[in-house]
Amino acid sequence: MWDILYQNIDKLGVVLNDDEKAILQSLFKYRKFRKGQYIVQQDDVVKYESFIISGVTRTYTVDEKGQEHIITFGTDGWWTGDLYSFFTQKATAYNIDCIAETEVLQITQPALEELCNKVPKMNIYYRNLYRNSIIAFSKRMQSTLEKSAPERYEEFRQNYPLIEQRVANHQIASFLGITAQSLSRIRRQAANAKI
Amino acid sequence: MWDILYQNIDKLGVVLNDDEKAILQSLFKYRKFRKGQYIVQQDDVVKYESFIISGVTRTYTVDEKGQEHIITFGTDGWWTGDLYSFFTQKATAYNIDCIAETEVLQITQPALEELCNKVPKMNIYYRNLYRNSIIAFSKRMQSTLEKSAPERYEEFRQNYPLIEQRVANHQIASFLGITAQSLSRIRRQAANAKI
DNA sequence: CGAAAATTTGACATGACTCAACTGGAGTGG
DNA sequence: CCACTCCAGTTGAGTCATGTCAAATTTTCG
Repeated sequence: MWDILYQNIDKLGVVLNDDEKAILQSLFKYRKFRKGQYIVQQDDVVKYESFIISGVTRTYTVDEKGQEHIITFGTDGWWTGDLYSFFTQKATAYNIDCIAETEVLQITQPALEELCNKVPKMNIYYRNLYRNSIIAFSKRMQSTLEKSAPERYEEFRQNYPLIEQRVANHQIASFLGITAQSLSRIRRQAANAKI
Repeated sequence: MWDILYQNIDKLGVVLNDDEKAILQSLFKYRKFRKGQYIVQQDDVVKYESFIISGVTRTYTVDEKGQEHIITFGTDGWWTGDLYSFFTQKATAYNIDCIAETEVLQITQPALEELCNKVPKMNIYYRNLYRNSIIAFSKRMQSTLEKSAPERYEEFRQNYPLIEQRVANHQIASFLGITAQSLSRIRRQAANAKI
């Protein structure tokens, strides 16, 4: 259970000894969600950041017309939550729910601060983690600005094959910022082009 | 010259004493760019992250058709650069140039690591800085997904009045992901609506 | 002043949306 | 086991927002 988190920390250049691992483990809480359950609901104050051990999540907003817009997915080895609400303790605009059964390790804001105080190199982990997230957002912004919907769909399939397999097409459409109907037509085009 | 950087560090919850300030100042390099000069050019390896003391920058890509797409602007008290290229030492896909005369404080990757080693609380500064950047990208992603072009334009004006005043309309259009012609029509509509 | 760039405008094309209907599969209860 | 419902996915027709191309106008700046 903890291995996947340690691997993630390790991959970002931070190595923990046993004492440090013990501190870390005392500050996270394991939780399992069934398919459809919410990790975060709109208008709540977000209490935890969640490291996903296994499963699939979606982070989305609901606009005035009731349309859902998926800001990001999450899966094994990723973090999910809302940093804004988590750090400011203000209400969140996001919903996060589970597309499949999902196991997470959760940490509260005070626990995170305690962790970073007691194990200062965790600051480096978070610095690197956030840096990678910025890089990913920046690339995504670039492709929304310069690519057509069919290109963005193809790119999504390349970049997130695991997620593509596990979520419904209308959710992919929502992530790409198009309607389910449009995605269906794009898929037909792509299929025809290959024959 | 250093005050604006210290204010920024302070605002993110990190207070430096004089010794620490001395270390920091020894690791940054001041540089001034004239309007039109490049801070970063496509295909280079990015050597510095730049803290903007004053001025305006744009970070953009150029697609196969020669169209420019502005990923982000920068101005007084913001950072600019490309974290991907800076940390991986691979070629960047971005161009960053100056829309007005711009003064920056630059730091190399080794200097940044040295700074974080010698002044560990700078890790907290960067963690918080990056966190805020993620929050901003996330909000921007949300509005590209759920808002119309006129709404996004209005939001841009609300959120970045200083930038709106200092950059050309076709650059704002590029940032919003629409053409200069479309923005012109949107502005006319908005002006008519107010009369 | 004069050239270059930015902005605006018009006419037309097109990609994506909306609304509505239909298909097909998964799950449910009689 | 079948009929039924529910939901995702697909398809069609019409509409709308935005893009494209081209030209006119205004602004900027050497």
